[in-house]
Amino acid sequence: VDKDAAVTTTLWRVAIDTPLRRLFDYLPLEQDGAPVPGVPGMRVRVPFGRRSVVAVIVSLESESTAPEGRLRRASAMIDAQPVFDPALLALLTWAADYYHHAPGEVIAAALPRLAREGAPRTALTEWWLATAAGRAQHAAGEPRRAPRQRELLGRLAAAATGCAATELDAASPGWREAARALAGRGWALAQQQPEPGMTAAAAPTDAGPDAGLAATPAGPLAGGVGPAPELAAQQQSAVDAVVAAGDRFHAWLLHGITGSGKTEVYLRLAQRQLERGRRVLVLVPEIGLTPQLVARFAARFPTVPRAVLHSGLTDTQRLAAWREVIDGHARLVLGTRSAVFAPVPDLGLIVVDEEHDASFKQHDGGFRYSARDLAVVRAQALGVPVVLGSATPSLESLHNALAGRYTRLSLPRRAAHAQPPRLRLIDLRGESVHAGLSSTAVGAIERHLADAGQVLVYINRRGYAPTLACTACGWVAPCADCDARMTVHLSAGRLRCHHCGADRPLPNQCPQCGYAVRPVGQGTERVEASLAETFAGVPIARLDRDVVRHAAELEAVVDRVASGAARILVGTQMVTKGHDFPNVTLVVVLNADHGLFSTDFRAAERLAQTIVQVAGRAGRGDRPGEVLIQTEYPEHPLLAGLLAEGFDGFAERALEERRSAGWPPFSRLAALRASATTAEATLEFLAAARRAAGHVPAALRLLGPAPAALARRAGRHHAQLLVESTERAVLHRFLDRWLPTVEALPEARRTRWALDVDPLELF
DNA sequence: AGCACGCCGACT
DNA sequence: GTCGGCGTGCTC
Repeated sequence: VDKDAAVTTTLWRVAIDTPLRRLFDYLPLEQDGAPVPGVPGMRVRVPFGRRSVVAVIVSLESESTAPEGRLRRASAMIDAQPVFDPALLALLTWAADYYHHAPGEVIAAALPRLAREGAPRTALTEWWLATAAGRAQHAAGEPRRAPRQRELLGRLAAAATGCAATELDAASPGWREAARALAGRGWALAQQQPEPGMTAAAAPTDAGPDAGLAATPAGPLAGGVGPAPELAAQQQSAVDAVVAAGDRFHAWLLHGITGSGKTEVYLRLAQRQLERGRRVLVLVPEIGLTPQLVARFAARFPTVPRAVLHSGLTDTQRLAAWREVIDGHARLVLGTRSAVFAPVPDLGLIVVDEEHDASFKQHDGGFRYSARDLAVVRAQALGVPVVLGSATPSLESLHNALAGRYTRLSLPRRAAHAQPPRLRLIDLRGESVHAGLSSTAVGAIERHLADAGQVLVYINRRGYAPTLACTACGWVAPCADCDARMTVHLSAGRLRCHHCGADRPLPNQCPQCGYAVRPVGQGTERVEASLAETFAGVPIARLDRDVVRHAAELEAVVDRVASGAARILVGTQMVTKGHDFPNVTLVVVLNADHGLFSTDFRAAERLAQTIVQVAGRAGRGDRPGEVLIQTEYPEHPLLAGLLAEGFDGFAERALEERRSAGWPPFSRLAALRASATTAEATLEFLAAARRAAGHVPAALRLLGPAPAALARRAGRHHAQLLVESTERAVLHRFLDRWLPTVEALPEARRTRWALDVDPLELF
């Protein structure tokens, strides 16, 4: 019996999945006239307006701020023990605060949809039982004329506790039909019960979330570990540094060039925690959760139960994976963005791989968070190390390392005898160019093919050509719903908008003047076609979202290249993410210039990261790689710096620029993003929001409102108002005061809007 | 977000 | 005569 928990605390403060930026108080559920002891982190059912909804207890309170007499009573318990431990609950409240988002939606984001709707924390099994009437009928030999029902009823009547559906599946395939008939007669019924094996762990009498399952033995992993390579000196010292710092919070920035063996460092650190009986969480970018990475952990820890969480799971699979995590069965949890909220008990280490990757930032929908940043906050709250790894760290993380908040660990050399690739710029102004390929590039491709190498051609644009233009009047095919041109997809015979998905047939003459139309510019499809012409007989593979829609197709293309069946690979960003092509000796970057003159201050950083990541695909085997970057601005300081001093040199200059311009990480940003069906409505809302700010503190600036670079998308007009401050605290105090007034604006009703704290893309 | 309540147009 | 448009208000 709980001695004093319920004595002074008479109210439950709960989070409800609604956009309202507040929590709600309820009277606790009563059972036999006594209040049920609620624990923060438990899900309960409460009446909310006219509905009944699932809520999560956030805290226990002795008095409410709610108006007198408005309190209602919770209607049911869902959990016998919390689904969030205090540390995870604290992380979620911190996130709601930091991202200025409705706490209910933040907590909802940490639960799989089915758990949000009340699915039990432990899997239930379907059991069939004979009713008393059924037993009597069975004894009387009924049902005489239905042999299948008779047989099933006999089986159910014979089993004192009934039969699991899975048992029946195995015994007699067609049993469900008979079962339905028996249920209709009232002779049998189905029940949902916890799985027998789970009951012990899920029993509400447990002392804590870990009781009954925590006995994961310390010491060498049962069943041993898979084969591990010798560590290079640089890897060993990285591992040693983390180990020496002990099992407390420390943030490490593992800056390892491509091929330097970052994953091996993760594996060693993970092994150490697993051997201590603790669990490990590994976060990877959306597209980076390749079967290869999972396979690598599986090969090293063959007997360690894993859970994998990513966006490709069905709701049922996601719930099952979440259960594996929360009941402590999974000791190694690998997942994408939202896995930062995975309820891993007794967590000993967090790894964020490719920490610079933009997919860690949720940038649409309601709750916009950075999983990488939250991983650091979570590690700090838990007092465990966090390792952020990348070949091209974000300037934010580099800055944190320079400021001493993170400790940088470098892996500057490639493993084994692989040489770093040589980078060279091709000045497009002095070249003859066919279909986007300079003659120098073509010559280099020829040379590498003749030398039995493979070639990777990177172009950040899918489709055949980005524009369809009239040869006579200058008309270009526009998208009806976006401020964008439609992309030519020649083999499909379609024009497609890459922003809204509009799709229509490819016209063969200009709708305006009737003359011939012509694709202008290059995409992967056209480059592939042109290479096929130039290098007749050489097998070519293409890698972009048009060719690869599923993981299996990706594997197929990767296999064709890895096996050498394809000699040239043409692809978009997709080629930069973690695939190993050891025989690629030449990489050609077709259009490096997009990032050089963008209005977005982060464009240069992204370009440098892409170039370095693509370049990293070259020469990973024992042959040196060559990287050619085509540009019209070979003297541009960013490109020149990148070539002369590598990514470190680039980063140093870029940070210096950010400092003098006052951009992040030397200031803090929040973007108020809005969209509506007309440009006026969008801008009016933002203008009203700006007025509502009144006089702003000296350390803070409001910039805008300004239409987005691609203002109209899918028929909606987008714009933003930027809030900038050199002081994080000033920014957040302002947002705390400002947002409620923005919310109350009449214009806010007619506009779709969201606040994006630490935005990555500025349109 | 949902889900009500509340006043003004085209239809079973 | 009603069904229904979305403006406004509220959710402990």
